[in-house]
Amino acid sequence: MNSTESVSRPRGRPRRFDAEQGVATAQHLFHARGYDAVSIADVTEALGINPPSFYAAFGSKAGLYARVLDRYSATDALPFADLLRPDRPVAECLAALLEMAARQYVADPAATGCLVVEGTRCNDLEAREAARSLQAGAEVVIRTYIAARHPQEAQRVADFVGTAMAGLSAKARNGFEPDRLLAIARMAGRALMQELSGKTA
Amino acid sequence: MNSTESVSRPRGRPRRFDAEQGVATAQHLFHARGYDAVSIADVTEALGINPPSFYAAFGSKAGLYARVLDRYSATDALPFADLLRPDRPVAECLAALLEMAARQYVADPAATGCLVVEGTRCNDLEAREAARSLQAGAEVVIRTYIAARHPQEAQRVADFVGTAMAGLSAKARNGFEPDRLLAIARMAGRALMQELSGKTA
DNA sequence: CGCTTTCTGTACTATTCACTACAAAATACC
DNA sequence: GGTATTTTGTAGTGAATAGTACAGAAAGCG
Repeated sequence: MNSTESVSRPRGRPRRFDAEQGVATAQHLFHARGYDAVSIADVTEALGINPPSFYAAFGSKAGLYARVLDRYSATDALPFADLLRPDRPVAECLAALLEMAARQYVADPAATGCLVVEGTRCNDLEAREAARSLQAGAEVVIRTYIAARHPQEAQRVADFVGTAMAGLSAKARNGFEPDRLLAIARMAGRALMQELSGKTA
Repeated sequence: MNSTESVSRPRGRPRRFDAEQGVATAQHLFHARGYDAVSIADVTEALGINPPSFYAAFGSKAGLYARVLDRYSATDALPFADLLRPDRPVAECLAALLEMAARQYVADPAATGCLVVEGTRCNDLEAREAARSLQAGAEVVIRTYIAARHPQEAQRVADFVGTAMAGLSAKARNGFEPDRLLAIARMAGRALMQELSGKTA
């Protein structure tokens, strides 16, 4: 693939800023303050552009948020595929997922919690639905992974994992320290071990 | 006590509405939509009054919210004192607390989740601090209750309970059905039993 | 060069936000 | 009745919101 080289520039006046970098900057803003608390003026100021340039590039606030969510799932989301391994006990992998979530949710003190989980609770319908759709996809992945070896418990255990992640994200945003959050995640992990013990290795 | 009879009416023009009932109506609004999504105009319209009457009675939006939180803890909050019994196993009582939380968080489909937990994440500093203060008080009650018989595990287990409640509130607001939420709470309750087993009855 | 296309900056729109100035109304006290 | 006191309705305040109209600038294409 061509990494930075564009084959043929478009016709008109060139854009003064890089849209991808704008999405990255916006991601930090949304993650730090939440969707509702970020205004278009905040974004245009951070990008050093004016409103018309913003709307030409992203269409709307929700449109920008959709691109932010895409970027988040591509670069910052939890690596489900790596964590949920078929060659390891299900509970062990889910526990590792929760631990990694706890670590990631406080990795950047200026942008705590999960961008997607927090996005599902914003006050804008379009942005909320976009975040919920992404969250629903992740929960399907988790439930399907569990169901392969624990079909009976899949729904309940997947719900527990999703609720634990939501709770960890909330507590991360409430200012919990990394150690404290990790201890909670480990306790939830032990609950998973107990719940799925003795059925399949 | 005098229930509805006031001994001596104040001097000036009588108020056209009942402030206590206004707080109750506002509580429903805040619980249903969240603090940020409720405007003064929403409240004045719901109470059938005009802005000056509102500000004369409640001072500000955050002032009204403080009174709503007071009313919530007095009438709708979980009955910690009844649930956390000294004559029953700690884990059993905490599990009952989580089950009751799950039930209450979806009891009214138009006002899901916990008013306090959700309030800790709003975008207004004053309202957020008020909700956090109330939440902190509840978590002290829980930790103190655990510490009486399980001092070593008190902090970690209390954090787990608080995180579970935050997660349950989040999932309630995400539209989970009562049965599903209850199953999650029961699983968290089993985790508590496991964590506190064998130390004290 | 001249034309088309795209973006940019200036300056706006209309709406909503929390909150208030002010004078009239409605009561208690004398 | 007269006066003091408090609440009321009308009609605003200034600030912030998301989003735009428009004309000019900057590029590619012929």
